[in-house]
Amino acid sequence: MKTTFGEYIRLLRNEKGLTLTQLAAKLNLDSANLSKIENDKRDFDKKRLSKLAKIFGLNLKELKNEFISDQIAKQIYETNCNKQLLKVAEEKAEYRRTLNKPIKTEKAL
Amino acid sequence: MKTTFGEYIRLLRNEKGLTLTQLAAKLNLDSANLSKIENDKRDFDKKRLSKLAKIFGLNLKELKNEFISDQIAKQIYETNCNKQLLKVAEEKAEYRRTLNKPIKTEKAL
DNA sequence: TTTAAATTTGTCAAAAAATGACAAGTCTTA
DNA sequence: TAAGACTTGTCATTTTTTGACAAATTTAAA
Repeated sequence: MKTTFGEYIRLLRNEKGLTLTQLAAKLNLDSANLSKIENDKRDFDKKRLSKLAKIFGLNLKELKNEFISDQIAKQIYETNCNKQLLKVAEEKAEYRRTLNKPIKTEKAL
Repeated sequence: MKTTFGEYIRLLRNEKGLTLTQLAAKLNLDSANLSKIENDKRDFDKKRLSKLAKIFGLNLKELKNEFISDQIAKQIYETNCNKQLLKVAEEKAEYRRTLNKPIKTEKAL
């Protein structure tokens, strides 16, 4: 999915022929705010992902992945992180993982 | 640099033989909070990057890159984003860039 | 050991950022 | 030109982050 999460929601909404007001009601939020979300002026609230999945009959795990990749994309974009730096970030993330998986041979206390 | 930003600061500080209190004073923050930063229990405040660069005679741009890659690494780690998903995120970031660079052939208003 | 400095941890008020809500605006389109 | 759909601006509320201080705990020298 090569769109922002906001664009994606708009896409889904239009497919179903719903208005902002209608979808906003289902999501329990204001239509004005949903508009901002679709236009990437606000973030979609993670807490509503499962609701969103239900409304459109989507797989929640996949939807969460869409959400996560969008969030990271946003940060990459906003920080102007280039490919090389992203590579470094990836390594650092890997390093963080090792920090929480202490070596098995050492006895935990 | 394959460490967290907190570990990196600690490294720099120890190289210079400074105590938490001494460095914290230079950075204009509490030694207890600097401790948390070094132990990755809090984030280093972006606003202090230039101060940090000066204190240790570092290139600001490189330091910022360390910071950015650490921030992204943190998000990758926390969201459990795997390589494949990261690839998607990268594409989405690329897509976001295109959104702000409208096609040249179209006349801007 | 004792002690003093260094570091860590917990807590909480203040500052900053995100969110919800509503009013008022613009843009369709019938 | 009227109604519905959408957008934008603002602001109070909520949530998150930060700064500060007190109270541990750890470390290292004597």
